[in-house]
Amino acid sequence: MILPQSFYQQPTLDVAKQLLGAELRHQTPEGPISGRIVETEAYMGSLDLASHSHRGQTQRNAVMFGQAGRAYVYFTYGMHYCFNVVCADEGIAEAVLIRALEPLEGIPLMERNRKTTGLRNLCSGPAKLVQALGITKAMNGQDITSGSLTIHAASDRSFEVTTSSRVGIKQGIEHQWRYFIKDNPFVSKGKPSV
DNA sequence: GACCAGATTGTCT
DNA sequence: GACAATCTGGTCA
Repeated sequence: MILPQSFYQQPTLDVAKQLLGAELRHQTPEGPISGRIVETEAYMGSLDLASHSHRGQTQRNAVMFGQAGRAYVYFTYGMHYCFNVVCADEGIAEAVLIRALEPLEGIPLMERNRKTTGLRNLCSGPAKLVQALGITKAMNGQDITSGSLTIHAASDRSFEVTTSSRVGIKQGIEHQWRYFIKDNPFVSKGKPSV
């Protein structure tokens, strides 16, 4: 079942938690590529110093201020893209960063996109999974409740969720807004900020 | 396995 | 003009 827009209108921290175990799927011309979400981070709009949106709306982060259930794809570090899911209603810039996946389908396509073959190395990081699934900045603002890029409800919820502070940020490090599946080998190696 | 530097460009001050 | 929600490949152990 594709997660409906109402799923993303729940409180953002709940969405981040509940996305664990769900399946992110990209229907490409070459075939489906999908993975199970094993790590997420919440970004809480104007209240959150680590969020792109804390200083208000700009051209870059405009999608975060829009409707829940859209994709926010941004470019960073001169060479990487990251994929987020927009939460909350229009005017409230909250989103969940997808940080890691466990590869399920289309693994040969992932290996080609990533130009590497280690299963453990295909999707264990936000920029890695974007590359593996073939997500591009053209998908910024795309609706993820229909179309080629969708998220499907978890079929298995028998895992423990762990939290930590977020990775790769210098502000807002006091919040424990990173969620990941305990003992899952596909979680990123990123070191929490605290 | 842990730690470190370099890559590389869009975006905001 | 500085820096970024990162990754990779190097060195050293």
